[in-house]
Amino acid sequence: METLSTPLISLPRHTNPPSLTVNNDHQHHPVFSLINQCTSLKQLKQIHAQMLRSGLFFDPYSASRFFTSCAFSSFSSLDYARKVFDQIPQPNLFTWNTLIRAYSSSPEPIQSFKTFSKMLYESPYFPNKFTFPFVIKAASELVSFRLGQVFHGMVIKFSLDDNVFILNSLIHFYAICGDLELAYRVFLMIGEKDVVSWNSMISGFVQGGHFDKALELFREMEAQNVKPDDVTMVGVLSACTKKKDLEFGRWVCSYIEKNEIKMDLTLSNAMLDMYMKCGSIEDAKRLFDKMEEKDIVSWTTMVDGYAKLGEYDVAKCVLDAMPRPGIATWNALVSAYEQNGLPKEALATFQELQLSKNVNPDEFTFVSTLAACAQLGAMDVGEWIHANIKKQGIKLNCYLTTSLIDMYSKCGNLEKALEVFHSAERRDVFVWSSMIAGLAMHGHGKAAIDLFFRMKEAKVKPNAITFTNLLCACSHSGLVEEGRMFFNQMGPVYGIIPGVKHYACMVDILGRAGLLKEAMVFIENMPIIPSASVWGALLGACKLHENVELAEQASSRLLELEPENRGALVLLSNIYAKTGKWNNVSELRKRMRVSGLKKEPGCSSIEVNGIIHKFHAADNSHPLCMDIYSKLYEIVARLKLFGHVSNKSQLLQLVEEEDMQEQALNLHSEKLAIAFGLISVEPSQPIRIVKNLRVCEDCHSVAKLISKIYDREILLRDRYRFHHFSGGHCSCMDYW
DNA sequence: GTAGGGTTAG
Repeated sequence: METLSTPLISLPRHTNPPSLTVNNDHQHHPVFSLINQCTSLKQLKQIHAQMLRSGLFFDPYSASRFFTSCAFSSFSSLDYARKVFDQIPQPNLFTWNTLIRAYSSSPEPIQSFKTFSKMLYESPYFPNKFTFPFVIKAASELVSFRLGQVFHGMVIKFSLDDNVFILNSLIHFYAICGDLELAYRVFLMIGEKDVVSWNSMISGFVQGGHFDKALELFREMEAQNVKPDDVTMVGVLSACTKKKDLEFGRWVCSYIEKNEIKMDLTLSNAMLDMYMKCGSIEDAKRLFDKMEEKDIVSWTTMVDGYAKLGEYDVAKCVLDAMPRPGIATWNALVSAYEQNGLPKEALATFQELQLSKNVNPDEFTFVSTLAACAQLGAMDVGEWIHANIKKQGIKLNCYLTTSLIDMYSKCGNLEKALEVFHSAERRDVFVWSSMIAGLAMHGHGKAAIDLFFRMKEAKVKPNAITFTNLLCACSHSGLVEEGRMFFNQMGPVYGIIPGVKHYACMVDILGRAGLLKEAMVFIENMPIIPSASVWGALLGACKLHENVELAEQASSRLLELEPENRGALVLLSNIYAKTGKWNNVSELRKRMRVSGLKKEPGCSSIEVNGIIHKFHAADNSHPLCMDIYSKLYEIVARLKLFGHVSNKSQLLQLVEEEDMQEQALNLHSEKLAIAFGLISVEPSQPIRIVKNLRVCEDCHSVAKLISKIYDREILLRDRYRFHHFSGGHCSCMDYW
């Protein structure tokens, strides 16, 4: 290995002291071709030393050339380049620009600004047309609207606002900051738009979600005879992908072929993604097999496509077959599992990725796995992930904060959720909304409303989701007046047109409070077509208030919209059961049997020491089955002593014999889970259970009694909300 | 000798 004492290169030695005057020979000095051949930092440092020794470094041009190579070589650190820069006696404007440029695409774009102001104060130079694209790029990287505007102002001051390069970077900058109007204004101002101007605006529209505007602009570009290039087509394809418009996507592909647009890797990847997301696996696979060059994006696009379509095995095969799966590849699989309602598989894949040791989980991984924990109510795992995030030194961004709040809320630990919320550095609309949702599901309606007002004070604009959560809070806490008020303010005060979800919430609020007639009138006056969820809310209220006539009406409307809706039939049969109309119950049951409709089986799960135990009704598959059942019998016996009488109206089936009816009730999945919790969870810890359906009345009153008799805290999350049982009471005040 | 726009995972 060469060292400084055995020079890798030999430079002509100056026999005289180095001359500082510019010598034209320097520009063709052989050292420059050597710099380009360097393959390590060590070699660069050797050249550096030689240049210092020979005096060549003190020639501004040569120093500048050397510094540029340092700043952009793949093996040199920017820190080293910076040291080189600081050695240059009087860097010229080109050199300053180079340093600003290097920082703008580094992990620390903020250094661009620092260098920029250093240049203003310490050098005799003013920024020129080359300087601005770099600092504007840094502002885009940091999404710093304020700084970008300052640069825009300077551009005008320096009379550079006719430079298309600078204006194009401003389009990009404003689009990144989400201000498409300003971006478009800059776009319109450009006298001689080039293809990059169009591309910047098109991709700005795509990234801002205005797909049709993007496509419109593409047509206009064509009409003005500007020839689109490969980057244009990436933007246009991306719009097709997001719109899921396979037909147009196909047209774009043939357009690319017809117009002989250069197909580079990025464009091929965009095409792959379009085919996959628009649902044409065949086209994607054909293209993928045909591609000569593939990178990690190509492979990940395939993994993601397969996984999203539920082809998990194929996705995993592709992942296993690819050269070096990255964290994004794993994330594609984990998130597909989580989003398709397979949280256990998501966590298993997460475990596998950790065992593979080649990649480290990142923010994306944690967001998906936390969501999986939230679905399962797996708080031990969730806490472990939270600890991991801290251990890896990952800063909580808004996505992570939102996921943590959601996980803790859905796992029943509202205190921890609030802790995360209060310690968050930044809170966007999703962070606030998730906290409102957390308070809502735990029945703290008033606190949720308070938080909404604090959100307003913090000047964070609520969105449609915020209002869904807020109305949910009103519904769970029986806050009818507040619910009405917020609903009525949505459009006029907040500029959010109520969607069908908001209407459903409102029907729920009115219905639960017993205002069934008002709810019906409300539905009749809806400006949009009532969806199944709206009728479902009314039906649920009818069940609660035992209004058979309206229930029949609601369920028939619901079944018109969704003839296959099991929920409607089940709820209707529950109503009949509750009112003792057993004949109607059996008729409905027959109808369900004939059409192959079955009630979604109830299922409860409980996490003990990080392991999820799942129970179905009358389940006997658990290893501790015997112990669980003997505990259950003990509970039943003790409850009888306390005068508990089973509430048989909850029975869906028509069971003839009294004993059998009681038996069926006692074997509900949540009761099994509670029995298991009593024998396996430390008495100091609450028993946390997640149920997939709404908890039945009998189980609800049993849980209340158990919390008193056994002096245990029970947290039960059902499909709609949380129930905190303690000392014989439930946090829902029996209103759910 | 310097510049601007693009694809994958929430």
